[in-house]
Amino acid sequence: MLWGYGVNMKKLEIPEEVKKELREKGGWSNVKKSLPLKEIKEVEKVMKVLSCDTRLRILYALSEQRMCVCMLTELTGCSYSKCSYHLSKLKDAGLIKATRKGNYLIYSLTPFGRSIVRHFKKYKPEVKK
Amino acid sequence: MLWGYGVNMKKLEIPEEVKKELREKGGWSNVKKSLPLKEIKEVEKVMKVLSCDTRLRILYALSEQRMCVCMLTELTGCSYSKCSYHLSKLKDAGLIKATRKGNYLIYSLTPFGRSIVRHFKKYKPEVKK
DNA sequence: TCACCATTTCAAATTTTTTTGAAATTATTC
DNA sequence: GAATAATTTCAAAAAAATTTGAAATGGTGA
Repeated sequence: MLWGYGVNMKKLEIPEEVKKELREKGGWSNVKKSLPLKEIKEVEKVMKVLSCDTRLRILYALSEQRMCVCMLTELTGCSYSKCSYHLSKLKDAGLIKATRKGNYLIYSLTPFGRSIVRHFKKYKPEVKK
Repeated sequence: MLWGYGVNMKKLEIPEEVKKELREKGGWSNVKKSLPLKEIKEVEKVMKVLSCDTRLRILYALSEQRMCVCMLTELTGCSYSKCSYHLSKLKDAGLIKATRKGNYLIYSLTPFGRSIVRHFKKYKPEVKK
């Protein structure tokens, strides 16, 4: 067996072209080891926060200008508590920050948040079916 | 009232600095209208697919080399059906594609998938708490 | 054609995320 | 220092995503 024993595996005869590529890459255990698991976890965290319509709308809006929560509730059609929930997610991920001005909390993008929106606007990924 | 009536709103007196910025941006309705809702929806779809550890591991793995499903089950520790579920999400988003080789389906990245992984590897976003 | 293998599909069970509304916080004004 | 405004927090309810295992599909070779 080429690469150890998998949970669900019987005998394997992987296509020659794939095996060849595998040899060139230094073998299965090498390929397996080179997965950057820690980096992947970090990426996952950020992607989770970005995978929500409401949060993206907030992010795009804040890329235009600073806003207090009442503006964001009006913009997104969300209740305060809902808005607040999403804001906390964005904040935890380091994408936005808030400063207090009297009774108002004014939210704005962090440099990290700004760089993300810039990417989106630049690349506009297209999804096909 | 500056900008219409929100669901939860009483009287508002937004901080002067924010109002000033708002005027410079052409007023509230202008800022509101300029949110690219369609683009945001597209971004959301892709982010949703990318916001999962298993799928990211598959994506990173495929950026190293083509793999059949049995390899991916071994790599991720997932059952076939679980793997298949995640593969279909990645495929629907246009990030990976499959070609059949006898009994085997060999998955690989699309150009779009490749460009995404390239970005991740380049920017390695950091999350702070 | 039959048995077998790699993989997908389906529906039910489980887990995770989001929504809701009421109550708590914090600052402000009188 | 009470009343009020903007916002957050909390716990329960609802919705969405994932996991599971059994059954289906489609290719292969005898």
